[in-house]
Amino acid sequence: MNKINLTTQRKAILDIIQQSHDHPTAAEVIERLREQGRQFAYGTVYNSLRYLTDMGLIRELKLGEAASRYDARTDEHQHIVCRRCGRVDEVLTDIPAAWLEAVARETGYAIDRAQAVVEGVCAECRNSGK
Amino acid sequence: MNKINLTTQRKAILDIIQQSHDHPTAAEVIERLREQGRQFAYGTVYNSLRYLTDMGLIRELKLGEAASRYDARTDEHQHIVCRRCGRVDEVLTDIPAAWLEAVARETGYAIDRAQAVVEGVCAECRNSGK
DNA sequence: GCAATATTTATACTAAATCTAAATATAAAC
DNA sequence: GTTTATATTTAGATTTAGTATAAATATTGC
Repeated sequence: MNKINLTTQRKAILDIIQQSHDHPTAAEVIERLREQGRQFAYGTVYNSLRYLTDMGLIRELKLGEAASRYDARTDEHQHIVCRRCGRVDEVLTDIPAAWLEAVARETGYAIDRAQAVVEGVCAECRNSGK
Repeated sequence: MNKINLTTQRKAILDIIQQSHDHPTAAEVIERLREQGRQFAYGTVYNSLRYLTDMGLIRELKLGEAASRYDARTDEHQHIVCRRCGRVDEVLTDIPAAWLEAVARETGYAIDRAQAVVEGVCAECRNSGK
């Protein structure tokens, strides 16, 4: 059951996200589709992004910007955003379990997961702009 | 220099946020002002929230919901959101510095700060709904 | 009090995303 | 292999959160 139904549109959108390494927004997905000569209805892109997210094929990132970004990496990991150029990179070092346990003790919550957005300046920006 | 100019409107909005312990959104601030019999222009509330944030009197929280929330606690701390009822609580246990150092090594970024949103189920929801 | 500056107000506008209903496409039943 | 049922796509309207603009009002410095 729960078979994944990858229509032409959904497959094209999934491909874009899997081939991009900069966590594109919905608007950027539409732009890249157009570069490939494809064009789907606005709503179809949003529907597909939600479908792919629900099916666990991609992840929706809410990093505090106006628009959500999408990531082909679906394993638990965090993100770091450059304050200067806005680029978003993966953070694969896990948040310490001991911290989550301390938070559970402090708050009385049963914790499912933690989403961290680290802010800083990327190596490239530091070298160029000073 | 940089004197803080607290107009009637800004003071009223600051008071609301300082008296609320549930991190209200702009819409909720407007609602609570109306309950007090006050009503400011829509844009004034947004301008004031930005002014108060810029002045460091409140903090803007972007927790992945559509709307920003505002917090009278301006010291560095994190937040935890209940998946069931949506309440937002403070997390005062600091993110381990060692993790941030590991992230800096991994990514090559100079890190300014980290914002974490922990998700779980609050004690109240666990006891009631099961 | 009067000019200069800052703030508020009402309104228009923008961006991101969702909703709706009709049109298509796909799958299931016979 | 049509017919029926279900799922998906489409175009366009709608919603939500927030910003921009320009006139009106308030505040400050002389």
